[in-house]
Amino acid sequence: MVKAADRAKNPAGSSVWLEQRAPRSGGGPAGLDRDRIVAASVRMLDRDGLGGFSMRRLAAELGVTAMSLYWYVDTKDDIIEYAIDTVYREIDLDAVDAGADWRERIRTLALDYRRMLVRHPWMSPCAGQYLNIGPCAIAVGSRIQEAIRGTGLPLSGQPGAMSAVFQFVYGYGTIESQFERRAAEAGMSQDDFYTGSVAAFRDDPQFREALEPMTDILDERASHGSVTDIWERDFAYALDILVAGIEAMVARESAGT
Amino acid sequence: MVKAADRAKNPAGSSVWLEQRAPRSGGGPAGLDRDRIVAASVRMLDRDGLGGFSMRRLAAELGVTAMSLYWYVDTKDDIIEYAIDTVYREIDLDAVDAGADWRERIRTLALDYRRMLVRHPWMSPCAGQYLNIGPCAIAVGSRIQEAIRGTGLPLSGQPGAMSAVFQFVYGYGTIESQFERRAAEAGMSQDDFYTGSVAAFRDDPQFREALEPMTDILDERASHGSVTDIWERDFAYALDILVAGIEAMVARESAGT
DNA sequence: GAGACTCCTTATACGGTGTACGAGGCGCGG
DNA sequence: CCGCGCCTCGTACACCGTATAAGGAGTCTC
Repeated sequence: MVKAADRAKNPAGSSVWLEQRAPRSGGGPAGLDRDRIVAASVRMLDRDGLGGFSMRRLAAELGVTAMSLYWYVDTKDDIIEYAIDTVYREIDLDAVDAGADWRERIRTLALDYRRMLVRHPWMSPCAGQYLNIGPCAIAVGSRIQEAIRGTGLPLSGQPGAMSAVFQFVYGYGTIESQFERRAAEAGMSQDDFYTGSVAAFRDDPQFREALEPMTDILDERASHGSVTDIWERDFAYALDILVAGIEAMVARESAGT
Repeated sequence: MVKAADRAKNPAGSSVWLEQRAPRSGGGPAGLDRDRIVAASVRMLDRDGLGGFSMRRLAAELGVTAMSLYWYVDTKDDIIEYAIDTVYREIDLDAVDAGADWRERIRTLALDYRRMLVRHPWMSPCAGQYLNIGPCAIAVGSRIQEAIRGTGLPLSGQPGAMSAVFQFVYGYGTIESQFERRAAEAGMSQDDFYTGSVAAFRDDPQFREALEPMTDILDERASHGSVTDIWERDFAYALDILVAGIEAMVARESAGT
């Protein structure tokens, strides 16, 4: 095993996935196991959030002391990297492959990716800080790249298109999951939380002015059903924009500009 | 002042910007001041990152003990929320207003927003976790909303368009700033760091397979100058896609679909 | 059966964190 | 001079990640 202190010496590629070691099997009395540890971590992260996730608490949940975990894992960050890669597996790549054309494949991927981020609100803050080069993350990345390749955009445009679509999904999933988390922490439904927040803002003189020019948008949204419906609708519309934009760029390129 | 423990009781809107208190002026011997604290925090966050930012270290830099800070501020999170709003001020809204049409205004806003995220790599991880309803953040938000309104999209589509553009910018700025941070931590130029990473991946049998189908893209990128140029180019292309997409949706709506 | 060796778990300890609490010191109005 | 507000500090608590070393259980060897 590698001491955490030594890991920092290789900052360029500090990641579990580089310098990989064979997992240690769970022959011990506690029946521990890297997979069991990671699975418990995901459960705990989902339940308690990133702030409520500590080595001691995780160990307690597994009926063991904190230091036992270090037999299977070098650092807490490694566990998080494993957890990240685990949840990437939730994206159903077979369903993506079944898509008829690049439009459908991109939509399926985007929706699945977004759902994954919302299911695991700790993901987006973490994902930004690690390399995300585990096998599952890479499999998803390859599929994204293939889908973009299918658009017919020139090579020089494909990275930009990939960013436009999937950085958007990342950002959207981040906002949505944080909203859901806040509502849950307040013990409210998303609808109650939303209408409560809007009302609170409207009453606060400090925010009334800023809110006023968007009254029409707020009204339109309020008349359009539940908050979760609105999340779906806005996301779908954004994807429509992106698909239309890619189509327009493809047309522009083939027009010889 | 409000004890940190009590703050948690209002999880719905836990933010400095709700329940606001007048800033305490710096009449004390240390010449302290909320503004001075926040300015020092931004400096420290830029230099040492989020992980290197602690109350004790911040206090030391101000020539004071940690507990002194709590006279001006309730919690560490409050400082971060103030810091976030401070850097939003770097987005030049006057330059946005000078834009000729919505295309230019959106482009200016997006570029400024991205630059701000890259200048302050701690921003993106933080921004996702707070409400960002400080005065400067709200001013930027209003300007974004105005710009989107200028596209001529129907009300129902404007939130989606706003997400498509600015969640993308957020995601892109996140990735870019993390890359820059990693390169800096490794003590390399971005170019050296990039080519080194690609080479390392190509040599590692575990990644060779995943990298192989994107050889053409990597070659195209390698032939296209420095990494920073590529960041610019991809970002610009993605913005082109978004603008083209919005135009297409406007045309589609006015065609009466 | 005794010893050694490997695998796993543990106890203890270090240096850090955010921050609650209470004791001061300093300047000012009475 | 006294008290009172403002501001700073010392101390302490609970918690964190993890380095280090010791301990226990099983198995293999002689």
